Amino acid sequence: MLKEERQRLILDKLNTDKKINFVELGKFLDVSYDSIRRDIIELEDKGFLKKVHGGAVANSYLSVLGTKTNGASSSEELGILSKKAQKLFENRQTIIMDGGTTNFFMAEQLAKTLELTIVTNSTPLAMALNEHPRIDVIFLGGTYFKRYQITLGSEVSRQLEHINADYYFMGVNGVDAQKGLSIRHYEESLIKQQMMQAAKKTVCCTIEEKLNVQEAHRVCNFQQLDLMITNLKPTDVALKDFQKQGVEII
Amino acid sequence: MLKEERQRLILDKLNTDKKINFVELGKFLDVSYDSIRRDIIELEDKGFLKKVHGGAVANSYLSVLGTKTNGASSSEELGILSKKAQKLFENRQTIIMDGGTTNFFMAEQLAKTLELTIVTNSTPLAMALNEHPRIDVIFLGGTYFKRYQITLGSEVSRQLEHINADYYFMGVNGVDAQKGLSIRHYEESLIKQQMMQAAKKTVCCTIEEKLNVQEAHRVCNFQQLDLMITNLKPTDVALKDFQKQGVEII
DNA sequence: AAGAATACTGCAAATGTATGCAAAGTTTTT
DNA sequence: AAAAACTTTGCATACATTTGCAGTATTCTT
Repeated sequence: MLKEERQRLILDKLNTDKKINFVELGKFLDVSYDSIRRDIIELEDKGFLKKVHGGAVANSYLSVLGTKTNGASSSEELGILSKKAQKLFENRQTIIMDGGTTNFFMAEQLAKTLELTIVTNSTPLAMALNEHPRIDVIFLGGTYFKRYQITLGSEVSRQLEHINADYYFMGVNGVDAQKGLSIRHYEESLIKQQMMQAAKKTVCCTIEEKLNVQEAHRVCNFQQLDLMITNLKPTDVALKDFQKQGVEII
Repeated sequence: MLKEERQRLILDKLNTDKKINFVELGKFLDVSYDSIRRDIIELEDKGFLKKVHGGAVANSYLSVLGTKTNGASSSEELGILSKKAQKLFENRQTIIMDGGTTNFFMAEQLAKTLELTIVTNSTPLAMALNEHPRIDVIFLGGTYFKRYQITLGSEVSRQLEHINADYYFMGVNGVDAQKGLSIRHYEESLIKQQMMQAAKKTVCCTIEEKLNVQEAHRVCNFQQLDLMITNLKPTDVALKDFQKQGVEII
């Protein structure tokens, strides 16, 4: 096995597991503990990860290569969700969409004939719209965060001040009826709050795995949403708590 | 077996396996280890792959843009050009790079250990830098032009006002000793002019096909360049007219 | 503080690399 | 068609990198 190949595998594994253990990894890749350790040191020098006692953890700048969907089941859920969302779009609308797999998937599924303006801070999303000739894209510039492949920071914020959109499609890590919509990255939560301000209505598209999940930074309360779209039927028992809040759910 | 034929087989194998081991391959193709190794060196110089200890791994450039590239010859030229350009980069520099295959290729080839800030308006370029943990990316937001996968317009312009870069690597469609550097898209030519203002030195990387080509919109005169990098030897007769202009050419 | 787990160091074996050289093969020139 | 010039190839050599191991030091856990 080539050293480079092994290091690639280490990074991949780190990407999915967020942390790795030398001994385990050595057995898994069938090389000595020392080789793994030396690889880790090398990768740390290059800045790909952080070495800790007993292993290594993902560096916040670590690239996310698996932008694609995370497995068949989740892709099916996205399909259902996306189909529901498509009904909202009408010609001449201006839509804010941020990063995340859900939004990316929805953008890809948009009808080729739709005439929209989409405002985004996500590079994969912008590129997904290359195939949609009638959709204008406004890209919000700023500091680029490789991990999420989005821009953030005051420059994004400043540009948002001049935007008046019809909808904001918010991607989140967790949706909880009591704890609200939340996300892992602090800066991102701030931008999301501003995106809400910049749109008449905020829509949250989320697959069932994210329901009742709470992450570190709250973007807003659940009631502040105008609409939630999930892959479940609106009457599904899993949505009971959410239905009580008076937010439209489809 | 012809060398060409063998190199084609090597590339094919690399395409499917993503990696190559010299010993295995030597047995497989029934040629000496050394021939394989020399082939790999040659292919690396042309930018087709990356040589590592004991073998070679796929160059991400080919896997990403693989089908889009304009033929093998052009990739070879880019490899030579890119190698020359790499000498300019030093830690802590701020570099403006706009769109185009040349810049994209160069960005991918940057050393993983380089500590740079790269300012760009090209989405593929920003994403190419995901793999460079020490490179900060500032993305210039604005109106997104799908055709070139870059942003343009007044918003980009406004953000550029606050940038002071060390180098600007300009991508162009045509370079002519008399008619200057030119490009097809009007708006883009304006942004390029501003990018020149925002950097101490402007560098133009161009393959020979673009020499003596004139496009609709002139960005600047040839003399305004600080450095031109081509795939040719500086002494090449095709560069005669350019050499007279007093611009450094490597 | 003791014991366990993990990390570091230096070393030797295995493997890989660079280079020069001569033979074989190709192309160009005469 | 022969000779000359150039390229490619395989091999031998010396040098460099990678790897696993053993011994020792350090850090973590209880």
